[in-house]
Amino acid sequence: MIELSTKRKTSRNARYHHGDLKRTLLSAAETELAEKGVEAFSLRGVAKRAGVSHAAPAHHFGDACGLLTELAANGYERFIEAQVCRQKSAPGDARSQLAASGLGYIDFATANPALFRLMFASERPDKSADVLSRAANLAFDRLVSDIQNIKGTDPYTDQSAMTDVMSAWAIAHGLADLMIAGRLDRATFLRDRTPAEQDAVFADIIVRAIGSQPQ
Amino acid sequence: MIELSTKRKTSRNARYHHGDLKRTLLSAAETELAEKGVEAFSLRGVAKRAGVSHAAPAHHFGDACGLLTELAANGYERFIEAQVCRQKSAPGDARSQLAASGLGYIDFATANPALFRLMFASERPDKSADVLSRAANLAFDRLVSDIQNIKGTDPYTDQSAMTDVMSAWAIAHGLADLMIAGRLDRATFLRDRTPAEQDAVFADIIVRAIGSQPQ
DNA sequence: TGTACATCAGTGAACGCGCGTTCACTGATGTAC
DNA sequence: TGTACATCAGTGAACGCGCGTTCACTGATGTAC
Repeated sequence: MIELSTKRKTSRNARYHHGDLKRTLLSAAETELAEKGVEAFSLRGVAKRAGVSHAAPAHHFGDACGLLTELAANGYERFIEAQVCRQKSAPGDARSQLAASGLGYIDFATANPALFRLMFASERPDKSADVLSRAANLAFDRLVSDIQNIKGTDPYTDQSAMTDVMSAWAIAHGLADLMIAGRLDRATFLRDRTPAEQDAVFADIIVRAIGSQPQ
Repeated sequence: MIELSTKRKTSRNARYHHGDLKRTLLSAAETELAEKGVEAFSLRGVAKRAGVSHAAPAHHFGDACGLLTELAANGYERFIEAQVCRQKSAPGDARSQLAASGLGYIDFATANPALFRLMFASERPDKSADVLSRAANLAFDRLVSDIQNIKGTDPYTDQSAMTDVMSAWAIAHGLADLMIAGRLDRATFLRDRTPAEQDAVFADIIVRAIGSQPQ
């Protein structure tokens, strides 16, 4: 009875027709993913977590691939947000901005390891889906633009600048992936440092990955 | 009948007692892994592929975790071999040797993407198992030694050198992981280049990730 | 304002599937004597 | 050389489980009149 009245108070939609089930399912799916990992992710688990019949997700997403695709696309938005967030509180020069972007990349991965792996290493989402490929391209374009601001040339026409794009991407990605694999902190004394010191090490590594030619 | 006599000819052990089933299972498991991916890997699939009862693998590995752990450990051996192979045909100076090691890292990943992911990104193998952690540490020690040859100091006592270790590892790992995710070739014109040109780009990126101080 | 009806979100029972695990077994091998 | 026996690798039937999918259904909503 208490539960019922609470439901009524907190949400007029908590009835037979949920009203906001799609968003609820996405949120439940993210928790499911974080707790079980991509390998053990299941639609039934998501439905259970959302407190809904196991057949309900099909109405909104068709199958697990559809759900995971939207989840990954949504992940890219927050992936970019994490980078923007770091950039806002960093110095305005082009190199500091690139380093900040890389730190945001690592922030996102360590905060959402399973989601990060879903976005970059899983076969389950449909990478050719518009929502997903568009979101992923947006993130890539930001990197290209960061490099252009450092080099002063367009990576799409300057091969040397595109090499810098690859280098910056690979270094941020490598640090992020090794971090969530638990490899860096154990072997490299990284865990003996404060978060600020860690950031400084990462920023140093990121910046040096870019050729040292002045703008 | 033909099959039977063939069996007799090709292997005296192809009888009730297989004789070499453990090795056969490992080989079948690798194929299974490569074709199905870590997510869909199953013991029954391996047994079927090896032409053996589905309960047989338990005799040798206990469960899927045991099999995958040995598979990963075996993977590290070949991972190191791929790096040694590149180093043998590279110039002897310390920087070229490091670059060669990185190229071997990428070679292995692109040749065995699922196995690489099993080794670096899966929760299924038992990372605390002796065979596995020892094999992984061996690979790490090789990298540490490569850096020591460049810097002239021991990374375990010189923080700046350990930063180089992290940097070199991250760049090779990032390139490798992005390659097998199919990200680099599409976006960065890498596929327009010959394999030798790709190697040159990668080697350039790897070497520049190391601080430029002379030995 | 009220009634009828189409639409659609969500239900829950049922299905078949592949999985890991168990267990009594069978057949080959090696060793003792 | 031959026999008896312990050991162990591999079998195959059986089990319970969670999964995705299907489908007839129910209950709420919105709209036409």
